[in-house]
Amino acid sequence: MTRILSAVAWPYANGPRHIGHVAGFGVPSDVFSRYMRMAGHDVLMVSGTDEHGTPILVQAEQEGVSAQELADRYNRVIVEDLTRLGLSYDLFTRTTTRNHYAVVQEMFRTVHRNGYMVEKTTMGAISPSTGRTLPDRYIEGTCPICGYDGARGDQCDNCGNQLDAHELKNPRSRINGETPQFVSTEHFFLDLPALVDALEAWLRTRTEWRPNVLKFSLNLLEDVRPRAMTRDIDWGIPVPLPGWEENPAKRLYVWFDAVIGYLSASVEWARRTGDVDAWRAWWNDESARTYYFMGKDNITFHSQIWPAELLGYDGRGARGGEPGPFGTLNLPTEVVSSEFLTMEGKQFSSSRGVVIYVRDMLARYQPDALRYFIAVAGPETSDADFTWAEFKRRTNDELVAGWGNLVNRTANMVAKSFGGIPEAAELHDVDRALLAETETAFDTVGRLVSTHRQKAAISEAMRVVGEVNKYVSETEPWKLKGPDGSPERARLGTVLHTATQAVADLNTVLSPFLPHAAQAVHEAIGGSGTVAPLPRIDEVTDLDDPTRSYPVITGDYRLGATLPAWRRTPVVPGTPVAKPTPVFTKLDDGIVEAELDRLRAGR
RNA sequence: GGCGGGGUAGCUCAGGUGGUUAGAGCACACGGCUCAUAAUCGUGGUGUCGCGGGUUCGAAUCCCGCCCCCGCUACCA
Repeated sequence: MTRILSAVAWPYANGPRHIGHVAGFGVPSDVFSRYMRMAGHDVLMVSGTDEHGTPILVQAEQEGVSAQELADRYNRVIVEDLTRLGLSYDLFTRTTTRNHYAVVQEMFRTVHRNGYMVEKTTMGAISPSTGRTLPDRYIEGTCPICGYDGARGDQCDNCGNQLDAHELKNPRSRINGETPQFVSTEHFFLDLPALVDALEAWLRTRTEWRPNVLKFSLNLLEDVRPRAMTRDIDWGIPVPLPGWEENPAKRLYVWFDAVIGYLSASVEWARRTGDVDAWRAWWNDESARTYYFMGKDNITFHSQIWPAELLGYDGRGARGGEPGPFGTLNLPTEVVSSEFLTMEGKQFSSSRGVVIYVRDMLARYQPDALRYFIAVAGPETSDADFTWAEFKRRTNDELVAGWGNLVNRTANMVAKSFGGIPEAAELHDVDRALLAETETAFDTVGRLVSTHRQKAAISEAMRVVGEVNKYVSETEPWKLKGPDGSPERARLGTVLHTATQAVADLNTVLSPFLPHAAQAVHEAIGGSGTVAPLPRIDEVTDLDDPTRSYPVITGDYRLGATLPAWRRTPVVPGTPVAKPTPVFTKLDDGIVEAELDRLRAGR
């Protein structure tokens, strides 16, 4: 038994999330966590909504609501969507809790005390009307090199040169068109150069990462500079230092606090269980393993910024230092990054209407159909394309005709011939070979999931589904029509018993991928109890502010209680089996055109 | 420009550390079966493995150069 922290990227609460987001962090982390629990490990899976930063503030202003109101709205939308997808978080919280504020401020204080947070004065753009930092990306103007008028503050898209925002001619804000003001401003910078040796030493030990992630991360070390961890903004966590804390215009940078969410959510989880130090088993004990799941756009924050914050907190950089009250914190065991999902060949873009939101997808299709597509054809190690034609084909040919139909034909014959699971008489070679194959699937699929090769894992499971279909065709149970006591009748019982056991095995193997279907399949072959627990939404009160409440995702995923072990569970002869109803819904030919029309109409 | 990923059968893609006739699914054709959501099973592929060199007994797999596609390029998240 190993303690496993599944640290799942925090979705940004400025709108509903689309299927590309959940393909990157959602399904992979859930499959991994579900498998690890079944394999007997002690999993803590945490995440939440990321609610600070400029985009939320800007959007809130445009909508005429407060930043907190906007965040409240999308926090709830995201919580509902992720729950309906079946993502089995132990705690999915948010970054605007008092608990998170306290943990973030403690991290800052100790990193600062250890000398890794240095104060510097820089020139920055601010919006004259609001006094807020105007990030480079929000500034556009005329390129001083090529004269292109649509150049952004950090780079000209026309000539490709990198720019400084104050070099632009006729600079203007993309938010409201006003001319930005360039002023000197003081900020705290995370002293990455003082941590780079420790970062590199750590990264050099991370040999099991996906090669592209590791290479990218090592590459980042070649040009490290101090990075500002504060902003001129009034939406965010106050800087916990005298002279700063009271200043409403200075806040911690959203990414400084967002990654700390993994720790603060673990602490919140522990506090809610009643054992306030329970989180330490995953964070202070070096034998624990910590896995971070995200899309590739987040790699830099998880393989550099977050480890640097941890090293600074632990006092393990060039300036030394001592850990604070949280103790010495574990660095990531592995940063598991997905690539990007595209939509009909194009990058997802809410503003251009190239998008399908999780919410809309789940309104029309089964959650496991989406989970299946993401698992089998998602952006695991290279970009992958979602097309409606392929979604329909995968669903109909593989889920419905392959797995669903195997379950259905098996349960049907069992129900019709015996009304329940029959005893097996003497096994033939074909029977033994099949049972050996489905039992082996636990090892092969489990090994692939634990090494983050989920596409290969589910493909292998589906290959074995094909083997079972082949077995049923070859043994032709529908032709075995002898009366009770006859050899044919005994053989029929053996074949159907074997097929049912194979279905039960595969259902267990597939359950991390298809938790909703797993429960239905389990019941179709007469099972009772829970085999694939689903998350629930609890309305909770903020632990440190009784006036405030919010929804969290949590659940009961205890091995042996709601979850079967990752191995064969023998089917029990005599268990009643009724005529089944299909588990998966076959998709109509028309859905492809209908969805493409919706896409063209900008939904 | 820099960095990263990719270019393999009509389509979508597998092919850790080089090695028997380069694979899977889909589509297509023919045949079998009829328990099953017209589901399933079997049979059928002479592919310049982007292009040109090189290393090697041997390369889709390693090295060099080139072409094309995509993403990232950090004080946006």
